[in-house]
Amino acid sequence: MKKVATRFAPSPTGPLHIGGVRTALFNWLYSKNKSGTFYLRIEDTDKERSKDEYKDQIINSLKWIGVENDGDEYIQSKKINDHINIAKELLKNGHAYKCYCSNEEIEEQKKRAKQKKVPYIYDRKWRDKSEAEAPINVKPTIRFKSKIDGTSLLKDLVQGDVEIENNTIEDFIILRNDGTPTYNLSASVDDYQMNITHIIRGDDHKINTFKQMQIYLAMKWDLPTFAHIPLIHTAEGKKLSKRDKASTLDDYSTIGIMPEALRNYLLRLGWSYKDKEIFNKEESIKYFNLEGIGKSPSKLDMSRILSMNEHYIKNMDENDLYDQLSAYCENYKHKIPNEKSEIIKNSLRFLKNKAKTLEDIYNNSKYIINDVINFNQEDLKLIDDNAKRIISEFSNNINKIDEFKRDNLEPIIENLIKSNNTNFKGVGQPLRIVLTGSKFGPGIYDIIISLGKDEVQKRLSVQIS
RNA sequence: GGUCCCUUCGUCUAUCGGUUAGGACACAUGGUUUUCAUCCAUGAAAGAGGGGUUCGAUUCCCCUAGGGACCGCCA
Repeated sequence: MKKVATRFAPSPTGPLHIGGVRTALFNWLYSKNKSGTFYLRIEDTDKERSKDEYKDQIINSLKWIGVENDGDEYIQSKKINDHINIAKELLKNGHAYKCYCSNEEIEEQKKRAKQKKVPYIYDRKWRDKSEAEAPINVKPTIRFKSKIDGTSLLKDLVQGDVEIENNTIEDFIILRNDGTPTYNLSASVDDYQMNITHIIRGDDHKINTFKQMQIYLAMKWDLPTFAHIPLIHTAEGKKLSKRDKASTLDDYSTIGIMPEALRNYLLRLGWSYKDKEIFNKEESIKYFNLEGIGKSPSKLDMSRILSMNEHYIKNMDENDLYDQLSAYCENYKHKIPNEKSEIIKNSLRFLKNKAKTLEDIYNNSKYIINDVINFNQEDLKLIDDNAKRIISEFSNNINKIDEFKRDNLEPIIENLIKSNNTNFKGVGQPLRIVLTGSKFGPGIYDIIISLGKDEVQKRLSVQIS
């Protein structure tokens, strides 16, 4: 058995979206499950549209979610000469031919096909024509001599056996008239030279696979194994595109989705292992297989992404959570001041209870981070004279205690409730508002203890008008 | 239009001929609670339709309907 090698081969012509990330994840998991190799190949042969910024975005996205390629990135444009050589070889051994059709001629054919509502397929005009008839003013393209008779069978690890009539595959161009190779040629040659054993990709590539298989056959190369996975659809049921909002990883990290959570979500989107929902990195490698991939496309569901993220927030180690929060705040909000980091770390215990995202935790911890409180005007109305009296009584009472802990604070609150003939809300709500600026938030004891005596007194003394 | 693929609760899915069709998210209700949450319990919710094959079909086959992908000198 050859050592398993997979690859993810995006073109840097746009930002990588979440569907591509899932394809990369599946390739990576499959290779790691088989103790194999996973390559990243940047297909940058479209010089017009390829951009370094997209290449960087792709590499960073994969890094962020924890999909790591073995070895350096493979840059396809550096291998163009190899591709051209194979084209020449195919030409020499009769599997390809020069096509002297002009651009206009082809366009005309397409237009006519459209009018007649028949599918356009190149008419193979130059397949058997002698080069002696070639026009002198046209630079030829090189076309692959595709099979005309019979059928081809793709034994797909996800889709099963797929059989098509060979005559539906046209004589596709492998070398443009400027001498550069096209996708199907380059991809085949690279996959062969990189010893790729399993090609896992979106099922939008299925037709390409039949073309690429013919190149393999013509070159007498051993075929790799193919697995075409269903695409991810938007909530509307269409193929995910770069134009859709919430399609790149940055869209998710911006709102405080963590890489582990998104990785877990993506893994379970279109793949399952019994009833198991939560997979850490090791488990996902251990259990991943191609059999678990479903055949139907699946829709993106934000509420599930959120709940997965919530699960990871609640269950991960608090030191790790703090590290993620801290990095998140620095990247997307404001850096957590050094003097506040300990308090926040210690408060994660309760801050995380009401958070689905890192952004939620950040919002919940604003009362700690910000020294000056922005009061909500509606909430402020709840601070009437009675409330002000309670606040001031509370302030006097806590002056008498040294250590802020629940055992010390509880009697004070209880007494205030009794002496003012009110309930917990009557005391807790004014305190919460004056200490945090909001009616909602952590438990009142958590707030008081996290802020500490000095800060609490400072905030209680602020004049509410 | 041609080729290919798909079809189980709203969503992601389990089932590999015999189940009260299971789980998770979301939703609803109730309970706990110190606001908001968390947490716990309960509930509602599905085999696209029609034919076969079979003692028995969600499961196998065919047809119909619906959805999707591809149809570039892009990748």
